[in-house]
Formats: sequence, C-alpha cells, structure tokens
Amino acid sequence: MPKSPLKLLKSQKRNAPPPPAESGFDVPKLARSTLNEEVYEELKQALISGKIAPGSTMTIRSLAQSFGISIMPVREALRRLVAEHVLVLLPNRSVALPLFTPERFHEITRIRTSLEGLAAEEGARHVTPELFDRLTRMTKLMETSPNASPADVLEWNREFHFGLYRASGMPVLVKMIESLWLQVGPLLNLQQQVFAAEKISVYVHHHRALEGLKKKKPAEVRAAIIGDIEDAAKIIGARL
Amino acid sequence: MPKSPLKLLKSQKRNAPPPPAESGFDVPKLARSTLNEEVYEELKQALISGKIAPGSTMTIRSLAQSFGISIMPVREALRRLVAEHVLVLLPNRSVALPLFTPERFHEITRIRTSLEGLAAEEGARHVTPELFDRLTRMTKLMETSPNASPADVLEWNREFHFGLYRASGMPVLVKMIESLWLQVGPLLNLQQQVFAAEKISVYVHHHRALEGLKKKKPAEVRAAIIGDIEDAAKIIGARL
DNA sequence: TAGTGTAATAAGTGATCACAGAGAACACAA
DNA sequence: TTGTGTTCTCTGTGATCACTTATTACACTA
Repeated sequence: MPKSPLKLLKSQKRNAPPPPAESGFDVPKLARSTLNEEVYEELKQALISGKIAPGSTMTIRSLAQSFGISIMPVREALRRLVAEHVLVLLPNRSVALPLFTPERFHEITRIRTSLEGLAAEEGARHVTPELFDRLTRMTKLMETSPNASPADVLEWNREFHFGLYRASGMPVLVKMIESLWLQVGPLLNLQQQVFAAEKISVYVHHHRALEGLKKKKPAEVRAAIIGDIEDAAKIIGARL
Repeated sequence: MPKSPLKLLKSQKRNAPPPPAESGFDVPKLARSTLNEEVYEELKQALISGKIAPGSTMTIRSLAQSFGISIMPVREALRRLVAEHVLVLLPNRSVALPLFTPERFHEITRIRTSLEGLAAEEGARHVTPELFDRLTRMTKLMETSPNASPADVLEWNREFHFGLYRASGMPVLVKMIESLWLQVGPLLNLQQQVFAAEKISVYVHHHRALEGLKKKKPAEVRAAIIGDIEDAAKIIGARL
C-alpha cells in the first residue's frame, strides 16, 4: 500500500508571531473560515484532481507537518472525510483512500442513476430560461474546447449537472449527490483522460437533456442524465 | 431555542486511577471501541428515541460534563453527526438538532422512496428462505403485540426494512438509507405514537411486500415498500 | 423606563502533552 | 539463512491549556 507524502501546501506556521505590521483596513471577511475547513477543502481538491492514489494511507502528523499546522485541524478534516465515506478507517484506525472494486463502482453507479435521475427530473420542472442558457453554454464550452485541460472539462461538466440538480430545490438530495461524486472523484479524473485520449463524446446525452428541457419533458431529461451516467460508467467499468 | 441539559450518562472519570484489581481473565474484546464512538452511539440512540427535541442546541462542554469525560470525544462525535447531516452547524458554530420544515420532510421522503425502492427491489432478488421467515416473523410480531412499547415496534419495523435492504448486497446504499433514517429519527418516534394512539395499521404494505417476495416479483416488493413509506409520511406530514 | 455601551461569562477552535497499541527494525539463536 | 524475540519508533486517542469570538448580564444615561 503506497504512502503518499502529500506535500500539498507549505504554509507558514500558524502560531508564529503575526505578520509585521498589517496596518490599514482589514477586508470584512464575511464568513471566517476555520483551519479544519481549509484543510478539508484542500484534501477534497486533491482527491478530485487525482493527486492521491486509491489505496494510499495517510497519517495525521505527516499531513499536519505538510500544512505547517498542528494535528487538530487535520484530525477533524480527516474524520469528516471518513464520515462522508470519502476515506475509510482501516482496522488499524489509520485512514486510507479506498480502493475501487468493480462491485463498489457498479453499486455507486446504480445509486447515482436513481438519485441524479430524480434530481434531473425535478430540476427540469423548475428550470428557468437563464439556467437553460447557462447549461447550453457549458455544453458548448465542452464541445468547442478540444485543447482544454481535463480539469476544466470536469469542472464544466460538474457545473452542467449540478446546475440542473440545484434547480430541483432539493438541497438534501444535492448534498447526497455531491457526496457520491466525491467518492468517485478519483475515477472521474481517469474517465476524462480516457475521453480526451479516445475522443469519445458523451455530449449526445447533454443535448438530449437540453432538448428535453426545451420541450418541457422532465422524463426525457431524466433518461438523458441516466444515459450520460451509464455510458461514462461503461467506459470506466471496463478498465477496472 | 430550548437547550437540552441531556444528562444521559454519569460515567466515572476516565483518567481516574484504574479499577482496584481487575484480577481474572479479560474478555477478548475483538474490536476495541473508542470513547468518541461510544458517545456517538449514545447520542444517536438519544436522537432516535426522541430524547432530544428538534431545534435544541447543545454544547460540547456540557455534554462532556454529563458524560464525565473530556471534551475531545464529544467534539468528534458531534462533528461526525454534523457531517452525516443528523445535526447542523449554526452560524455561531454551535450544533443543533435541525427543525423539521414540511419541505425538508417531503424532500427526504421522496429520496427515501427512490433509494429504499431500489434497495427493496434488489433485496427481493437475493432473498433467502431464512430471510423470508425472519421478515414474516417481524411482521407477525408487530401485529400481535398490541401492548408493545413504541420503541420495540420501531425496532421490529427497522429490522424488517433493513433486513430486506441488506439482502441487496449494496452496502453503500444501505449506509445512505441508514443516514436518512437517522435524519428522520425524531419523527419516526412521533409516527409510532400516532399509530399506536389511532390504531392505524400500515402492515398491509408489509404483507404486500411478503407476497411479492413469495411470488418472486421484485417490482411488487418495491411498490409495497414505497407505499409503506408514503402512507407513513402522509400521517406525519399532516402533523407538521 | 427604555436603550445603549461595557464587563463578565461561556463556547468553539487550535496547540501541546501524555499514553497505549501497532508496526518496524534489529539482534540473536538455530 | 531463517525464524523469533525484543526494543524502539510511529500513530491515533484523549486530556488540558490558551485564545478568540459570541452571548449574556449589568450598569449607566437619556
């Protein structure tokens, strides 16, 4: 089991003396974010961008040292990711990014079709013209940017899906789908690389969804999103 | 916003000198459980048994004092429950059991029908004769125990549902459903009290499910479970 | 009496320390 | 060389302390 050193961010010590002067006005900072949230976001980002290999373990202390902070915020961030099933607790009580078995992947795909199908159908019922334009723009962006980085394409794809899902007005559902995307995060990256390499286009499903939105047929939107998920899963599933 | 004192358990201090002798054999203790897990389980139990009122806030220190331990395990247990959306983080960063709005309840019900429908249908495909017997027994138990405590009935009902769901062989799905049940936990208790008071029987759905299992018609099992969820939700939804 | 500003208290966050268990490294014997 | 036992290090868990922020209480003034 490889151990990832994970030198993500070498920030300065926190309890070192404060920066020299800091004279002048402070920015309002509406929502003071805590250190553990920053670590959480940082780790999440590392996961979805494929910087951490599935199966690798990580220790609290080494991460804390990489971040240049004490172990407390790292501890909380890791436990949160475990609670969200993004990381798993090994019997030794150390945390690891779970390995993807074909069974687990297949199961998550089935759950995704069920949940995202619901979100898509309900989102279709509440779609506004502005949202429709944004979704169209995202799809165009993906199609007409052959040289875009996989990370960019993934981000556009994410915006397309979640833009539609959020329109459902079902925040709990959206959170659950986000959690599922996080769990398949390491694979999404692989998926996009395969797509880019083999020039596979799954945008037919996006177009079907847009069509369904225009015709105000929520059931068609649902079918299109499910097709999108299943087609992508077929590619990845074959490579597990 | 009421503050629940929550005197759950007055255990002895942890870092007090160890018990006098402890001579004799220790039980093997396969999985050494940590203090934060115990607190987590304890709080979970308090939630599903309705001991904590929705909307009430709780503080780390007061809980720690109730348990007679330091704040660390309580801190981790609370954050875990927040990560699982059982508790919410208020803007003040204090935690609370969320209030149930009709919208949230309705949304969770829709998600439940989607997810539990899937689990029921898939469970029906893998049901064994032994499991069928157990499910039949649970239903009989519920029907023929007019004086059973609501907590007992809830437990039997839970075993019926999750026994079926677990047969699906989809552990991720089962975990997600468990999380949803936890979120509606405070209402499940209310529900059972209403049922007991008004002698409402929802067991027709259980019988339909058993029938579907016997006839090997997974789709019918799905429909029965969805009917069960929606009927129960109708009762509760009307009282929100 | 009502409103406001200040002091006192409580609570969450982060750092550090202490401890116990697991794992690795190493030395010694067969 | 291989197996075994011991030691040492590493890691997670829990306790305690320090700090900052938010809430409450209280006193003073209009």
